[in-house]
Amino acid sequence: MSYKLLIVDDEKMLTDLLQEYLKNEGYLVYTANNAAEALEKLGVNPDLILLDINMPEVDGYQLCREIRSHVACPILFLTARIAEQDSVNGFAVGGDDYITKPFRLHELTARIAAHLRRDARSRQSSRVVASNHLIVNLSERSVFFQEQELVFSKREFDIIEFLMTHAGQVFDKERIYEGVWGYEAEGDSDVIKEHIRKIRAKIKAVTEEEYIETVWGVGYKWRH
Amino acid sequence: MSYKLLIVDDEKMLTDLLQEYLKNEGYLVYTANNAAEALEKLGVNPDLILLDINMPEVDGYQLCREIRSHVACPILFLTARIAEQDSVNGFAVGGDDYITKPFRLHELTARIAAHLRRDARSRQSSRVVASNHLIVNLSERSVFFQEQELVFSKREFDIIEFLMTHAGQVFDKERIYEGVWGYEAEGDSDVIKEHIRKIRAKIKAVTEEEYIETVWGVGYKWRH
DNA sequence: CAGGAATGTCAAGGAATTGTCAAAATGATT
DNA sequence: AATCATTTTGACAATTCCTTGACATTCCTG
Repeated sequence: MSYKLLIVDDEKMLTDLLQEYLKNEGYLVYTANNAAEALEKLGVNPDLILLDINMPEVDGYQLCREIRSHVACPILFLTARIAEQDSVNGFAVGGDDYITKPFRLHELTARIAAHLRRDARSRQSSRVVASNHLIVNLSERSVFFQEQELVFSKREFDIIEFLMTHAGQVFDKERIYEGVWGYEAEGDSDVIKEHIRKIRAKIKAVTEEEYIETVWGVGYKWRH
Repeated sequence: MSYKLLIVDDEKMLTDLLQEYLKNEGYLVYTANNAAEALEKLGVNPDLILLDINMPEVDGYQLCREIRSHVACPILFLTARIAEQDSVNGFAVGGDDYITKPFRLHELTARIAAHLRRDARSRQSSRVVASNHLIVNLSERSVFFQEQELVFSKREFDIIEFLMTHAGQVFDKERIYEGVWGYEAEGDSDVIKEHIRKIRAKIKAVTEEEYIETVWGVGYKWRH
């Protein structure tokens, strides 16, 4: 299934040209040369919209707001370079990106592709924590050291997350238990020792760097 | 009081647009379009920095390192779509997060807000005591003299914390024992002598300054 | 300025904490 | 139900640090 693009520009020559080109790139392309037509074509439910905001007789920003209220897809502005100091901000009315005319065709397609990819990659903002060379993606629950992924079990990851989001702070085992398990440890919280060992071992398999520091007689902390 | 943001990107149009938008969100926004300007604008002491690392004629990573050596605030990378793989390296030079262009504005603002929240929290939770050049972080249980960290054992640190938070006051050994151990000393509280010695030795290895003063016939106190 | 009491120094044994490992209990998947 | 991965447990080893006691030094007082 190919992506649907909607191009809105008053210059029919430009829309036709782009349509031709983008069709060859594998997109389904729809065009509109005025506001009314644009709103009408929203019916096809495009995946991305290219919008010229400097159209005569049309308030591009108003149109953008209007479009935005109907669809959630990325909107890419086409703007003339002269109109730089426009008082209204394209972003403020729901635009996602802008390209200044004149532009290279391959730049346009690169940006279109980037937006579509980004859009597909569910737009949940990924919370990422990093320390030194370890990159921890909290929403994907993944851990990378350079190119290599480290696999941790649930508890292991939870402990990493807990310590890492409070990097530098020292926690005794009871606090860690409470923070990760969600309730107080009944007997001794000796489990943590073992999990820490596993975590350290997995990290050590990849790098010599120490991330979890033992604070003797107190607890553990994540190096920052 | 509103947060101060510094946006660094070579595209003036982008910095202007973002400035406009983020101003409406209630931030104080400063912009810079090149490295020199960026370093200069650090003077305003921003709470968060948005940094494009793919600027022409500027080594973004070098700039980041440079910035990091001046300020401790969160640095959010903006990376171009093509150079996605590069973004990972950003963490190595002190970046805190990255957003690939193009991005959704609400994603950007969400991340900015998240970082500022996090920063505020961590700043709040770090209880720090300082005297002369010694900086003691009570939540990290770390002690620094200028750039150098001094490592203390649990009891040693506890004694430092006890004396330092009551700087100037004299305590006899029984009171110190009680305050640090949490219960009264059974026999003589001679242990303290030894701990004080160790503490002094570790500090002396780094500076000649005396921090713990002996009040003969009475006890000890922390100089203020 | 000598004597005694308080403090400083040092080395070493013992106490407490943490690291390690294997095996048992629990939970998940097919 | 059987298998597999994960979590927990407990015993032991390794490590760190706390404490002790003997001795040296300093300080105050007579």
